[in-house]
Amino acid sequence: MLDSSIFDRMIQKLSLWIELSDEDRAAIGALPHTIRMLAAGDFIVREDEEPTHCCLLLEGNAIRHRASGSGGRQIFSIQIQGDVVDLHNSLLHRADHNIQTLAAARVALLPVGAIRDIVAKYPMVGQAMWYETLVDASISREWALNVGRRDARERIAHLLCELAVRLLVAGQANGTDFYLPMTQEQFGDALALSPVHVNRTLMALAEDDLIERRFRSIRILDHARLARVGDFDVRYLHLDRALQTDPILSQSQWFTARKV
Amino acid sequence: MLDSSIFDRMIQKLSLWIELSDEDRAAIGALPHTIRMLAAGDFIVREDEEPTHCCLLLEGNAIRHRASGSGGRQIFSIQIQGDVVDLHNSLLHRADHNIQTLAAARVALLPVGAIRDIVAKYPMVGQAMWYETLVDASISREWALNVGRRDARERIAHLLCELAVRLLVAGQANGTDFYLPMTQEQFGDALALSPVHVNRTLMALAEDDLIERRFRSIRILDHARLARVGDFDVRYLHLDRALQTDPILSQSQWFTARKV
DNA sequence: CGACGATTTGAAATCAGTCAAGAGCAGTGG
DNA sequence: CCACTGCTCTTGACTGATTTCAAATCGTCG
Repeated sequence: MLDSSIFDRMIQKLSLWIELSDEDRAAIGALPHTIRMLAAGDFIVREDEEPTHCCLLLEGNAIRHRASGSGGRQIFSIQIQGDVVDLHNSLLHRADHNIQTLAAARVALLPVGAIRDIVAKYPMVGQAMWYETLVDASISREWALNVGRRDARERIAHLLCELAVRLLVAGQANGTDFYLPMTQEQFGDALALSPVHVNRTLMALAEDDLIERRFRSIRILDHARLARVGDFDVRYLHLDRALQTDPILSQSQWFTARKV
Repeated sequence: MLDSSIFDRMIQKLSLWIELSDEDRAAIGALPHTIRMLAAGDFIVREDEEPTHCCLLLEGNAIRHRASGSGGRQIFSIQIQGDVVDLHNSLLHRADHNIQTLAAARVALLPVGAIRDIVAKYPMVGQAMWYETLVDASISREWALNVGRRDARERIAHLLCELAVRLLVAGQANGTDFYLPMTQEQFGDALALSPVHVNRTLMALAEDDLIERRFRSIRILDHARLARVGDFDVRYLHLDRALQTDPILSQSQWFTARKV
């Protein structure tokens, strides 16, 4: 029964983008896979490798990142439960970035060939996966904008909003409180800020009663104001369909205001 | 005869990623389309619109960009001849960024429905298009790294390398000399630098004999050194297949050194 | 020729980075 | 049960790359 639910989150995630038929769902549920436990910091895929498997994140978090020649590191996205973590790399034959767990994680490894097969036989599944990679690209663009054109305060506020919303959508948080197993240094690598400055800015946000911090847990105190500070506009997450189909979601603080 | 060649560049571009059969090519060639001339600065797609057409850039250049709330603008990519410019937006139903011409351009507009049809009927065409969007996402990630983790000098050098290589691959330049109808302000928006600093840095690169400038034409004087300065590693462009099939390309200065 | 936008140059202001040291909090092993 | 060790987080002082503001020059086009 554990086995039957392994793909539930993946189906749920793909269903955000497109309506999947029972056959589509069954096909996903029947994907060959290997479950594996990973320790914190394990690499799921390394840059320049030819991936043989595509990885579904069942539990835990992962980051996608790449290092610059001068030693800097840029994190491109933070993956959460239910994310199909390296569709990109699998389909491109050669990984152009690293994927690494943040903490202990449980993953399902899907052979790349099986992905190609299901895409060929079940066009809607293929479309959903394509959509998934497109949304991922949209997030990358937003991060480029974040890092390029927002100051430290805006950047951090923006990232916190994104995480809160994505965790909410994934059914793992209530949109207000969440915990992230990331050091401030890793935060800095995602935002292109020094760890020291991340620290100061987080404290400033708390000082301004926008958030509350306890260890690595964050509580958002004022959703609307944090979104304003972070110049956060959910549209880039392309959740339109999710909002139509999920009544709970559409009632969250993030979407009721509708001042977008 | 003009008509028959309209899709040549698109076919050439998609063939970079995957082998297309004659049928696939014929199907692309038979896509319904409207040719349109655009003036400099015209919007091809506006953020938040629902695109009805997908745009193939026949002549001229375009930029994809989005503004932040505080007035800054981030350019996500510079599109060149032959690029299918808004697959993303067309498939996502709602545009999450703007696409705008840099100079006068000639484009072919393809109805979104026709794209969906060809993808459904010709899986290899669909794969090639998917691949195209994946490479595009890879470029977005590289730009995030560029903007986040490289200093002004590195950033500019990196962008110049990317443009030289992409124009070479598109058969529009020799990999050394090229012309770009961009102001330094637009350069700055792509690199998240102020126009003033773009200017100073370009002059410094010329001063160091890495490039030569005349108006908006650039000549690269030392490919290897510029790549080193810009921390430029072509792999993110995923040109492996192109290098195997195109002997001219593989002999260019960018690929012979092979110090990657 | 005149005018407007783009580029160039200079000087001052600033956000964020670096360096360095101390404090807090595990987990380890004696 | 309590040092000890090793991270992360926090804080302060200094530094520096880049921005901003402002003015001059250049180039192109009507």
